[in-house]
Amino acid sequence: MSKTYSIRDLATEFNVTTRTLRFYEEKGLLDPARSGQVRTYSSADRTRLRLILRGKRLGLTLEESRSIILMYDTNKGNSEQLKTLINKIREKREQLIEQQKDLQLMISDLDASEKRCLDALQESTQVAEAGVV
Amino acid sequence: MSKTYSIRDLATEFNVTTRTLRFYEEKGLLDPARSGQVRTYSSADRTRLRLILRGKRLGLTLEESRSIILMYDTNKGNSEQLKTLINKIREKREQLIEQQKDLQLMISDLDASEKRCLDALQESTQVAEAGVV
DNA sequence: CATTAGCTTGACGTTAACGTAAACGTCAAT
DNA sequence: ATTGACGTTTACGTTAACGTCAAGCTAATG
Repeated sequence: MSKTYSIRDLATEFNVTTRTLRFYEEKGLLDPARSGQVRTYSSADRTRLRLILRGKRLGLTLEESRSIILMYDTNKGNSEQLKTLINKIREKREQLIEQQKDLQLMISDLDASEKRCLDALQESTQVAEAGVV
Repeated sequence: MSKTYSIRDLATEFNVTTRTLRFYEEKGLLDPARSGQVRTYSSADRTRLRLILRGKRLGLTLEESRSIILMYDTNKGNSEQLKTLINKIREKREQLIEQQKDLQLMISDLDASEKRCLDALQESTQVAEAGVV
C-alpha cells in the first residue's frame, strides 16, 4: 500500500493553506480520494501539487498548469490525440525556452547593476578616505 | 534631441493597451514627460516598459518589477544605501537562479512526456499495421 | 466650421487566486 | 461528557492588474 497524506500534511510540506488545496481541487487540478468525508492524498496527488506550485513560481496560471498536468498523464488516447498532445508539448517547451532567455537577460542586467553599484561604492569610500567630505 | 514616443507608439510596439501604460504610471512604474496635457515617452521610459513586461513574463508582480527598476537607476545614494541595494540585487539574482532550475526541471519533464507520447504513438501505429484493430 | 481621431481624467466592472468567517461533523484525550 | 484539534461545506471578502465605459479637451482634416 503506497503512502497517503492528509490535507494538512501536504499543506505543511508545501507551505500552502488547506484552503489552497481545496481551491485547486475545485478548479480540477487535484482530485484526492475520500475516506468517508475527508480527503486522502496519494503520492500522485503530491506530485501534481509540486507541478502546480512550480508552475506558479514560473508565472503560469492555474489553467496553464492544468493543461501541463494533462500532458504528464500520458493520455492513452488515439493517434490523433497523441499527435495533438505532442504538438502542445513542443509549443509549451518553446515558450519555456523563451522564458529562459528572458531570465538570462534579467540576471545579466542585475549583474551589470551590481557592478555599477560596487563602482559607486568604491568611489564614495575613496572620497571619504581622502577626507574630501 | 533623443527620440520620443506617443502613448500609442509604445502601446502598439509592445502590444499592450494605452490603459495599461496609464496604469503603470499610476502605480509609479513609469513617469513620462508631458507636452501640455499629453504624455511623451522617452527611450528611457521605453526601456523601463520593456523591463516591466519582461518581469511579467517571468511571473513578477508589478511591485517586484518596480523594485527591480529602482535597482537599475544606480541610485547615487550614500554607502549604506548602496550596500543595501547590492544585497537586494544579489538576493533577487538568487531567486532568479532558483527559477532557472525550476524552468529546467519543467522542460525536462516535458521532454520526458513527449517521449512517452511518441512511444505510445509508435505502439498504436504498430498495432494498427498488424491489423489487430 | 463641423467632424473625426486621438488624447485626457474619472469611475465602476471583471477575473484569478485565494483569504476569512460561519456553522457543523468527528475522533482522541482529559 | 466535554474539550480541543482537525476536518467538512458554503459563502462572502480581498487584491492585483487591468477592461470598459463616459465625458470632455484639442488638433487636423474635409
